[in-house]
Amino acid sequence: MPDRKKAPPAKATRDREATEQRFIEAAARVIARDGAAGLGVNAIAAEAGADKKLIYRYFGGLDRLLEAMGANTALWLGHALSAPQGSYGERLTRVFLAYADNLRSDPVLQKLLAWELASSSDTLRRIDAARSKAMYMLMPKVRGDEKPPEGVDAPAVNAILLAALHYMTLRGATMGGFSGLSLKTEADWQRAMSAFKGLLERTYGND
Amino acid sequence: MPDRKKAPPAKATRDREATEQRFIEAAARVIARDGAAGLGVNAIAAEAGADKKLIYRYFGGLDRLLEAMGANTALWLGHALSAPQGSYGERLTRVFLAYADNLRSDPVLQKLLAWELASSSDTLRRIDAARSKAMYMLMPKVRGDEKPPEGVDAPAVNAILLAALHYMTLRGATMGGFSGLSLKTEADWQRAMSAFKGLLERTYGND
DNA sequence: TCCTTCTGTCACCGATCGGTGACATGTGGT
DNA sequence: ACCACATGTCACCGATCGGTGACAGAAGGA
Repeated sequence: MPDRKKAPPAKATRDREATEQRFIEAAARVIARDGAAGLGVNAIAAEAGADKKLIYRYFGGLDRLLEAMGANTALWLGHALSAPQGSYGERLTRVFLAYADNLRSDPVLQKLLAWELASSSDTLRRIDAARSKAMYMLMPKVRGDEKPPEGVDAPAVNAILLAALHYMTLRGATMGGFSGLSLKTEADWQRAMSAFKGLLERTYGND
Repeated sequence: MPDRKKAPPAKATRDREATEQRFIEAAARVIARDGAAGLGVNAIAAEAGADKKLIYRYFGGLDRLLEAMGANTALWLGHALSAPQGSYGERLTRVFLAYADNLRSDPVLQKLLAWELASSSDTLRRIDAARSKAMYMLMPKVRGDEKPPEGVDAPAVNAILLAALHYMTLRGATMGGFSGLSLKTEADWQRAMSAFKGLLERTYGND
């Protein structure tokens, strides 16, 4: 909100790479603030303090700009598994909780997830594919050489818990709760996380 | 060219109640088709085949129209518990699966849920409050006189599973899957539902 | 120096948005 | 008959949308 003046007609950085980066960061800020609604070349250009024409000239359109933005956001975690010790259930619980914290403090990712549930453009598909791939690369590390208990469809169960985490995070951010469960304070989230841990323990062993 | 047109402007039902109902049904159709995006007085009026002016005159605006529409959609299930027999886990599993089927075949409700995750208007809050209330009224019936196992935060666990169901339903409708789990065919959903059942059984007893 | 290319700026277009005033027409009361 | 009112129709407004053409200035090679 502070910066960007332009009284004289000629007075810009004249640096394409820097300008492109400004657009990318501006797009992320707009999404974080307003979500998918109200997302357009006019808003992004105003946020970047540059002219929308450059979006078309440099990126070829809004979609390609968003793709470039999504590519930058392709390394969410990676930290969560710094010490991959403990049993399968312990490792998975740890990475799950770390991911939950990360997601809850990342409004851009939240808006992106919400957008994926409302629309289905090719751009969104590509962004989601990149994220899924990163997730897939992570799984062997958490799995290690251990096998999940028999009779348990681990991919399905993990998808369920991840889906619940996504949904509750988004509901907490917008409605402040879900299904009678409040999701505002830190205590609320600790209660929810405790329930998640219980489900994980009951599924993968209570170690 | 003085004076032109104004010949036959007369041909309507001239029935306020019927027209209001046309608007409500048109709003539901627009939401089912296009979701929250592109939802406006122009689209609804065109879908209803009536003039948008009447939306303001009869409802007082778009928000009130959507509220009226949401009020009509306040009786999702109720059938699911026709035979409330079996243990707590069995009853809950039954109503859960019935709700899943219902949700998966109701595009309006899906778009409404997705909308709630992206925005947070007062109108959405009211609609959600009505739905939550209906859910609350249902719980005593499924709970009966039985108590959930100790050490289990039943409201939290149920919220988690419901959240997962919502999220996976929406992802199945838009992206066709989530977290590597395909959610397109009936077999895909049976696999997911089997995992849900497993979680319910491990939580509430495998009866 | 001149000329070309790239970066940035601005004005403008057509389409569409939400919202409203003016008006024609049907209906019912007296 | 007349009149008051409710219903429906249409044209129009200002704002905003995505998108583009025309132009000014800076950089760099010859």
